[in-house]
Amino acid sequence: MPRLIVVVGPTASGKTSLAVELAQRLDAEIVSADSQQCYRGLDQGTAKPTAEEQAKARHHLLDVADPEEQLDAARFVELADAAIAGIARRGKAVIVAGGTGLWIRALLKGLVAAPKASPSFREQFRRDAHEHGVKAMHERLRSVDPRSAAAIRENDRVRIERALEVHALSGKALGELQREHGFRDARYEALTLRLDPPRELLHQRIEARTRKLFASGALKAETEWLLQRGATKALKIIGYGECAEALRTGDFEAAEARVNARTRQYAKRQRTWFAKEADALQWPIDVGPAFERARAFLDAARLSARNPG
RNA sequence: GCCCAGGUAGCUCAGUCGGUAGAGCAGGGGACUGAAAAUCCCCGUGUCGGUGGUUCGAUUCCGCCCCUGGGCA
Repeated sequence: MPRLIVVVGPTASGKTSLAVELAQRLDAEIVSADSQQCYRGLDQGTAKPTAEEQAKARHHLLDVADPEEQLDAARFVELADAAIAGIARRGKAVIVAGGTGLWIRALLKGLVAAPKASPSFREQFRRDAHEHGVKAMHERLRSVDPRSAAAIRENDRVRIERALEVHALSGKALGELQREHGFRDARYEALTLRLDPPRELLHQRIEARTRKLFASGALKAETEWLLQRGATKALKIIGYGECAEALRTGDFEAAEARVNARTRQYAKRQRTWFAKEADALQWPIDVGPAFERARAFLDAARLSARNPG
């Protein structure tokens, strides 16, 4: 079981630069755990590591799907497992870096054994929800999976849909599967390094990044490319939807303000998620101590491998 | 200068037939098991532009003043 160095934190907290720095010092390769950077063509809009950064350290799981495809948590785990195995075979260390909390949790602790998303089920669900209301769907869930119904808010259509989907496809209650699973898999041993810049600073960095996205025209170009391909799913990603709207209305100033706000809100959700995953690294980040901890963690694995029991 | 419409939460506004006010957005906190940059939950005191008057009581009615739009000169 390879040991992983995991770098987490909110967007714009400096995950990429820390990961690249550590990769160079540890002779490591980086596995991206980001639910948007995995798509081709979404580069600057998703703050994907630049060509320069990718030249400094080999990255995996970037550009592995087209924007109109759907890469989900389970598929991510499969791809990440394969990437990690390949890196280990090459005798390199593995750094996982990303901001998608669910994906990282799934990688480290596994997912419930349940069927994958079914487009036809979801289409039917959407019709039913539109006709009867989301609350009626929650009622329906209560009758087949009371445990999930108790855990899921009556307006949370995404989770209601998923729980009903699992029941429809497998006959099993997702709530029971989750209770049995409980994230107890421990698929990898991991040292989690968590970035958490002071809020003011993080907001400044977000603002600067957004400014650059609009000023450089990069966001506009990527958005136009998406619109040409009809990849509408990607328009819900922060930035692209707002830019598409601005292309219509001409109000790029409003779009930029909205993108800033949504990015801050997203960063807050990430902070909440990661806060319980690990203690934060002291800010400002000093790569030295982070490197020492990572080195020690990886060395401990070699020792225990040499002296089993 | 005159006429109209406004000045209420950080922003856009609703409202109080007189008993000191509430939505959306922003902001803050939280949840999260194949959509997760998604989805969802909780949190609303602010000289109701200023100043006089009427009133037991004015953000609400009346007068004057200031400011912002629009119109007429």
